[in-house]
Amino acid sequence: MAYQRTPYVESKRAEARERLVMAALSLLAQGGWRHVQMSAVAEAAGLSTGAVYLHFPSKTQLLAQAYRAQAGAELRVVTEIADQTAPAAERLAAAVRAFAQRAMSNRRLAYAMVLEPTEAEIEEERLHFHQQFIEQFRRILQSGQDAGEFELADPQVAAACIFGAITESLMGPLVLAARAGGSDPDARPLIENVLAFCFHGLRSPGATRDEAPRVAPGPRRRRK
Amino acid sequence: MAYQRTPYVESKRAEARERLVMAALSLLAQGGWRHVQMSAVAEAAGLSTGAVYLHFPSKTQLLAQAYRAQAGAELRVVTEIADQTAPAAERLAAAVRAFAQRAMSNRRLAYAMVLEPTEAEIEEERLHFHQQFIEQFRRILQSGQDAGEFELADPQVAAACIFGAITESLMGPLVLAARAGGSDPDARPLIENVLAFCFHGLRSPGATRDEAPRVAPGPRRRRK
Amino acid sequence: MAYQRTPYVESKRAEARERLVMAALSLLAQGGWRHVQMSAVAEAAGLSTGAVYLHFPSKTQLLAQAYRAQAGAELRVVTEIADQTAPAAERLAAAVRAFAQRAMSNRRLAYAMVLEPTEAEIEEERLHFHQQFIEQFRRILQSGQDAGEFELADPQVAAACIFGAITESLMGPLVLAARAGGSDPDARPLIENVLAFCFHGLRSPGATRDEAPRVAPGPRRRRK
Amino acid sequence: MAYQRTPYVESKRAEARERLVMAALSLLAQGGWRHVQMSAVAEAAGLSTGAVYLHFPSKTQLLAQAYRAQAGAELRVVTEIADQTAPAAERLAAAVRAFAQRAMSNRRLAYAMVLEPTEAEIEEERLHFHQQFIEQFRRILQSGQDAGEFELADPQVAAACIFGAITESLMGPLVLAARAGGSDPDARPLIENVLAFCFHGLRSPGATRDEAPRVAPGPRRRRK
DNA sequence: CATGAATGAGAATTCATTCAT
DNA sequence: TATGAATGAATTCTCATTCAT
Repeated sequence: MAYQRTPYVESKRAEARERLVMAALSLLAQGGWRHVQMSAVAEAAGLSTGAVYLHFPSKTQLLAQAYRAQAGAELRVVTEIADQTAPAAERLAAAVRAFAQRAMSNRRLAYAMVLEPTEAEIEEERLHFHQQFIEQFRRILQSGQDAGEFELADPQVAAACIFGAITESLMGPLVLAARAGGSDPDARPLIENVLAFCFHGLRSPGATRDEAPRVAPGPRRRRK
Repeated sequence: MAYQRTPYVESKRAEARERLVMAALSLLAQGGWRHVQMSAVAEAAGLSTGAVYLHFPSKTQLLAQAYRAQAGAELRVVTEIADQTAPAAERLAAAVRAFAQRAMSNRRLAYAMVLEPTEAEIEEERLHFHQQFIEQFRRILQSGQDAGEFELADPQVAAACIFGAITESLMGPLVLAARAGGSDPDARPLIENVLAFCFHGLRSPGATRDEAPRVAPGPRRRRK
Repeated sequence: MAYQRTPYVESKRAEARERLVMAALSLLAQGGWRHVQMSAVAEAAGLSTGAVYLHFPSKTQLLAQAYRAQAGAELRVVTEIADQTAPAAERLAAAVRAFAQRAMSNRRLAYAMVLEPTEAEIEEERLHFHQQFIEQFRRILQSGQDAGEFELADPQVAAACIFGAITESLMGPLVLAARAGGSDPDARPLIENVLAFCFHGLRSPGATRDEAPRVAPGPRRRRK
Repeated sequence: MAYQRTPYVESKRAEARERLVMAALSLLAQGGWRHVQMSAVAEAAGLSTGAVYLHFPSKTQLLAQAYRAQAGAELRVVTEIADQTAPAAERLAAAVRAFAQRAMSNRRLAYAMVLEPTEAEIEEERLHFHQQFIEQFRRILQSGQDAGEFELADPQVAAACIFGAITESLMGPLVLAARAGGSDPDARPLIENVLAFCFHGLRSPGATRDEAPRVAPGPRRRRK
């Protein structure tokens, strides 16, 4: 407090922090939380081990920050979609697709973020992250309910179900594909299938629900 | 090493193995994977540290075996339900309730089993466990599809969605409740809500689906 | 480097040095030697970490200087008393009281100065400090001896004994009181007791030492 | 608890603990507390670093134990003397001589024990150690007081004064001699001088205390 | 077979000191 | 001169695994 920080210095500090967070995420994407060791992060960020502690008081804090940064970016995308004015069904479909596709584009990272915790503090972040995601889905569902689009006993539970359905549906194939040495399989059919499940549930054939929401991107044919 | 093992010795061996697996699970249930240390397992099983290695070549192998044992028990319950001859909707509801209630009765363990992995090898088991579960749900859905009960684009995906919906819906509240210091909240309403979502999806009010399966507990009528 | 230093610059330098020394002492008084870290000293002095090294070649040098500064101040008080012309017994009592009371008024610092060393180099200073103190006591005793007031085998040893008696007597209660959460206990009775011991030693009741110096505070009468 | 420990194993454990404590004291005697590093202790004890933690939960605990062990040995000597039935003056003289000579025979260690603390927990031990020592001196003085040998305002303070007088008188010359490269100077005259001070205080020549206790070694007459 | 003390390769964290700017 | 980010060696503690008894 005795020194003024020039904007230049500020930006250098901020940039180092940023580099450290990116390095941590990069290592996380490569080998999961176990792979994120302070010395490795420092090296990946082009710093010495000790320097990490100039920016984060502990490993836990760094990891939490990395988690927040990544989760925040994902969340922003979904939140923006939830904020739009389109019909709830369309927004939901768009949100699911966005979330799923982003997850598929960096599978290892998504996996670590969604399923693989390490410490209590990170677990805290994970829980928070899930809840915020579910909250966005809930907002969509609620507005759909209010607009008469949906009829749901509990939008909160439905939102959690949707989130769980996405992650579980994607993560299994994801890991298997990654293990297979894997060229990127096309996740889109999978995503559409998940959406179909979410919209229709376990539809019985006799049900004459004449108009299912148009959830597929682009010109979509209707189920006859 | 050329000696034959007498059945007595065999059974002693088998019993020690069993004790070690139970000890590992007990520690897992108490404090998560981090809590499962070889010396602690040995002590809990009434063996010396070194003796563990007479039964398992490594910690990883022991953990994998423990995971398999626990997952197998859970799986058996669900598989038995799937094997019954009742209508698919009823079997599905019963399977979901059984899985969910068992998970709720030992939250810490369920959490560790479903979400909290440690090493790549255990992760393998976790994946396998999920897939086997999903497979049982798929079998139910498939038989329902074959019997004309359901109309599903992809029973595999639907099964994964159901599994994900359950775990995500339960685990969040589970952890929060545990943190709150937690008297056991009643999970049943939650489970029924999840079932409702799975059966109806995002039902639109105008849909004239005349008879959805009654999924609530109590006397259940059959679809006519 | 061949430039002459202007007086102005000199004084700025001197002032910065002074501020650093005071900062070090302040931290020492707050948390002992462990608390005195270079970055903390720099911040407390309103300088950058690097700047400290423009004034002191190493931490050790800074600490030594800080020690000297503080010890010097204490020493000056005692020396002035020793220089007076009053009878030795009175001067001794006054010196002991002054030293003890100053120590009690800043216990943490006194403790660090008297008992809690860190490195060999500081230890050097501590030793020197003790010796200088003892030297002042010795001077008093010697003059008393010369004036026929005392009869001592070795004034040097007696001076060391007095110094040791004071510090040991005060430091124990001091620490205990500090730990108790401590309102300032009145140290004066303790000091007077120490003085009594120093003057009388282990007095045997039968000894007909007619006039011991009146060492208690309040109006003091002359030695006859 | 699942295993019986055979006496043999017990003694091995105990022996390793003992070796570690001795190693710590040895390092302490060589270079002070700073010199006592876990890896160095382990090596000196012929163990690996990790093994230390089989016997002591932390460095602090090991150091505390080492302190207690050494202090206890010293204390025992003094306590035994205090327990005897000789006149108090003789016991006091004997206790002072014993304590001082033992300290002189291992100066570096004595110094570390008496003056050089490191952590709060060790400081605790040091304080306790001093107090126990002072307590023994106090017991002697009290019994002397009760027997009419001494007349003291506060035996507790006098005991602390004696302890302080010894340590301060010895430690200074001790360190200086050690620094000088140090052949062992004869500490006995110093000790006798300290004793003289303790017994006579700042004796005034006119005092006709006809019989001071003969504190010098050699044939000692009893007080009549 | 059983024991449990011992191993030793890490991992996180600290802080005096340096040096590019 | 002054800055403060960066260095990196040092130190404590962990725990799966081994091996002499």
